[in-house]
Amino acid sequence: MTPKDPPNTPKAPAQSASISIATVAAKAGVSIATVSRVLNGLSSKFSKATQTKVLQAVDELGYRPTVAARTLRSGQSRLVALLASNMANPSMASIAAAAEVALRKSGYVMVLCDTHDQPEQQDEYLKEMGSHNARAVVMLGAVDSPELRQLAKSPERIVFVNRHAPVPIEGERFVGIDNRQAVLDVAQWMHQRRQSPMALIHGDVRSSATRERVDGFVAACKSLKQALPRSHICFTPGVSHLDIGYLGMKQLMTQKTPPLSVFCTSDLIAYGAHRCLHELHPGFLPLITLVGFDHSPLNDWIAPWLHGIRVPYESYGEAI
Amino acid sequence: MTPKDPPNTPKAPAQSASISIATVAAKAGVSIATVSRVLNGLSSKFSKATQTKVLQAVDELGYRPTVAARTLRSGQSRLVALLASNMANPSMASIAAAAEVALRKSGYVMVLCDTHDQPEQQDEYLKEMGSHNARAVVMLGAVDSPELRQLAKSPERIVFVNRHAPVPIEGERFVGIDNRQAVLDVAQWMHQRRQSPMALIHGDVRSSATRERVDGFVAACKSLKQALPRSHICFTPGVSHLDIGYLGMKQLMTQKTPPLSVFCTSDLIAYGAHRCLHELHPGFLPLITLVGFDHSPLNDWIAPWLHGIRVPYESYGEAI
DNA sequence: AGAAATTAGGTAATCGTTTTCCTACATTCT
DNA sequence: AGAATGTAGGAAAACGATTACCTAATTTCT
Repeated sequence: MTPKDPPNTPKAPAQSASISIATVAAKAGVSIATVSRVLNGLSSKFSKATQTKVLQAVDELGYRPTVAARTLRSGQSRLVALLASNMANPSMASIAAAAEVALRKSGYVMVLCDTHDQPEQQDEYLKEMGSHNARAVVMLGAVDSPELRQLAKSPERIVFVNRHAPVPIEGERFVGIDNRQAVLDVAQWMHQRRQSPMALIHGDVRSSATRERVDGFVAACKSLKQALPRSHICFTPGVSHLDIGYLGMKQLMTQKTPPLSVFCTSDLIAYGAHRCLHELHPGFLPLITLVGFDHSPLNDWIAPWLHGIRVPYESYGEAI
Repeated sequence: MTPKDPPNTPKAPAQSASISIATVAAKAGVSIATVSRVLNGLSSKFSKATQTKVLQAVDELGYRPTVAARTLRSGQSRLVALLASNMANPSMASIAAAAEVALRKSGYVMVLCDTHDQPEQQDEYLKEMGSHNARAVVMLGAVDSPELRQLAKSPERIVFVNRHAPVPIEGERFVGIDNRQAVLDVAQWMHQRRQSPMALIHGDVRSSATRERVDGFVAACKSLKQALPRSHICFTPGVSHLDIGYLGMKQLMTQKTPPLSVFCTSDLIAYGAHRCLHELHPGFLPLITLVGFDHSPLNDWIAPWLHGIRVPYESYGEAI
């Protein structure tokens, strides 16, 4: 028995032994080429009858193609990388979740990487994804880096979300909202409520999204003839958004005319500002209107005090 | 020139043309086997001199091995999948982030998948990861499913985090805290503050973590002779944790003796409970102590009212 | 000094697919 | 009827690494 098993009866289960396309071919009584063609839907290359035979063999054996082999041969994988600048930010998490669902629906597998907004990390990941033959890269908050410039030469494989590419790219794929329009709405809303003086706390302007929001807000105030003195525009470099909010608010409260409404360029900044008031000036809490930007679903639950722009992150997935 | 290029001078950059191990071998003047050995550190198989030559060629060419080929041949990839039950939960996100950093440090690549706590999704991902030859799978909140049982046969490739395996697995790898001890602490702390009556809002007990917390808390109350009537234990099936908290709190407030301290088996539940009080019974807000479980870093910023167990998720990464 | 063991590195098989040829056969056109 | 065109499917060459096997040359042992 052992020395010579007949090639026709495939000994049934075989179970844990690796079942390759050859196993399927043998079982269906066709060549491996045919199996491959059926599986890839190369139509008018096989008859209905063989198709049935093959498919039946496939699911009787529980066969699943080996991704590595496919990738090696075809040079294309179904991996899509999502490089996020900061996963601690719930709104990033919610974009990531939406993207994941959408990509999955299109048959892709998403790999999530946190670059912590650092060029080195970003490069590391970009290289890694290169050697994985990633189909595309979604940059959720890109920073400038050598590899990115390199990759920028094939713009159809990068999508920028929220933040534009840090280097000019022709044919850039971008998904995001119209920041200028949004902040104009914010400014008008705040202006109407007549809660002057107004203030602005913003993040690092190297991010295109932040820059658009800041510039847009300042411009809107000017056109509305709404005062927004330089001393009421805060930014603390080098710390997290939460800290930026906290420190910014703290600084604002030392002004002789503390603001009654504050626009923060992100929700996290608004969280920070809120904590500052909560801890240092609880009396002001009900008086000051905080406006954020992003509006993750969690806000309704934990930050009902926060007003803000709702960014339709859920819809990003599709677009990507 | 074109018809016949001399095999020794490799025409310099070659740039975008795919540089394989053969290119490196040619440039270094050795065989591809040697290159492979140097790259994999198969020591005492090559001399210091060749090593230098090879490494130099490698980084002059900017060569990076093709993952697919390596995986195909060796049957092992550096992919580790993290299947999370709900990425909308900030504490899951923070575990994921920690795991990612730790895995990356060990040279692995983490793929993040959201199962939404559904067996079908989980199976889908498990299969996918199987055909990717994933090195291991980290189950962050596993549910029972056919594929999981299948995979359970090689327990060294699964790690369960927070929630134990839904099926008994011998040699189970588990990372998590001692829920019973933690809830005992909670119960004692609440008991000492004498804020009776106490109440409990919990999630689905099919999760082992929840079950341990509920049972532990009830047992602790009993041993402390602290009243915890059945009517003060709430659970609403089939909705999100946020809703569970909201609805649970709403129900508790209809009791003739509303609770003064409430233990919620997760932070999200506590968020929900808080929103309920905020919207429906703002007067009670300062009177009722809410205790949560998880304590994501964001809590300090947006939910300072919340007491709770801090779970050292940052340290999970290492353990995994 | 000759045998044995170690070191350095080359050759070629292999992993599981996809895909390019190529060969029959069946159909349609002139 | 013979030529042209499809249609169905097989054989075998890639893809880019790893690794078992082998061969010289050197070193060590007796």
